[in-house]
Amino acid sequence: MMSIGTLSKQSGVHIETIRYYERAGVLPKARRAPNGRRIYGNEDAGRLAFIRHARELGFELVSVRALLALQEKPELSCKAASDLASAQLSAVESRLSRLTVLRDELRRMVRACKNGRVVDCRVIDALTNMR
Amino acid sequence: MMSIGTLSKQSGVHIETIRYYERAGVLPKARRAPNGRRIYGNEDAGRLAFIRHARELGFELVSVRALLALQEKPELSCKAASDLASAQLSAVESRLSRLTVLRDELRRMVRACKNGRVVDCRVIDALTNMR
DNA sequence: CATACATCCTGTAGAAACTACAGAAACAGG
DNA sequence: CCTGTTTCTGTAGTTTCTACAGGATGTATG
Repeated sequence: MMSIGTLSKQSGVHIETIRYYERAGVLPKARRAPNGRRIYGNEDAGRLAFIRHARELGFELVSVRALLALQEKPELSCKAASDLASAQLSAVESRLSRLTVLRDELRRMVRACKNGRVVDCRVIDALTNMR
Repeated sequence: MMSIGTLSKQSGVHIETIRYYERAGVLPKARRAPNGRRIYGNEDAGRLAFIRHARELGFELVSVRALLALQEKPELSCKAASDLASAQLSAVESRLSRLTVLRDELRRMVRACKNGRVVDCRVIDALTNMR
């Protein structure tokens, strides 16, 4: 059990953002102490961390909601859950392959420089013709 | 040489977004035809595609500018370029490892379902305690 | 226990990155 | 030439935060 300030410090997410996520419906309405202040538990902290990860990985809140639905709807049929997961999976795999290409190009540049060579950057070319 | 409409169709990026990128300084000021309309070449198309990839991979326009600077500043010293690349590289690697974890969890769910088993989703747990 | 300072509340306003539309000018086909 | 499409600039809306403002409540200290 913790205050919004503690959760904010622990997670590195601004207090305002936490309240915004509640308004936006990706965090559940927080329990309130008798004095009206929000109270959070560890599940909330986990959920919040997940939202931040997903956002940093380029998913918008709509997709975050879809991913969270997988977790929170045990009444979903196996097929429905799998369809949802599959859709997110292809988005993830596409990002993975493009990130890998980008990583390789950046690595190549850093390595070449270590060896004292000046090398021109091809990040654009590297990602051309990718989905 | 093509119009903004053609570039938009070819790239799948809205005309308004292309103009916005010019205003924001991630696309250079477009050459103009005598009648005032914008004209684009293939380098512009490549650069635009790169911006879209980077944005979808979770980089903000500030970082996109940093990545593009690598490409477009051959006067940068080897060390400066390598520092820039290194900074972006760690961001990329962090995203890569988290995406991999997320992919594995989604795969696990889809596979379990194929085998007829209902399985609960652990996307949140999977990403807990990751940078 | 009073005063001080931090923390929380709601609500509104601003920033970043788009997206949509309005009104005018230019172009292109029949 | 008339009609419909494209482009122009400019402004306003949307999403996802972020930053106050003004007020209530909590906590620590002399």
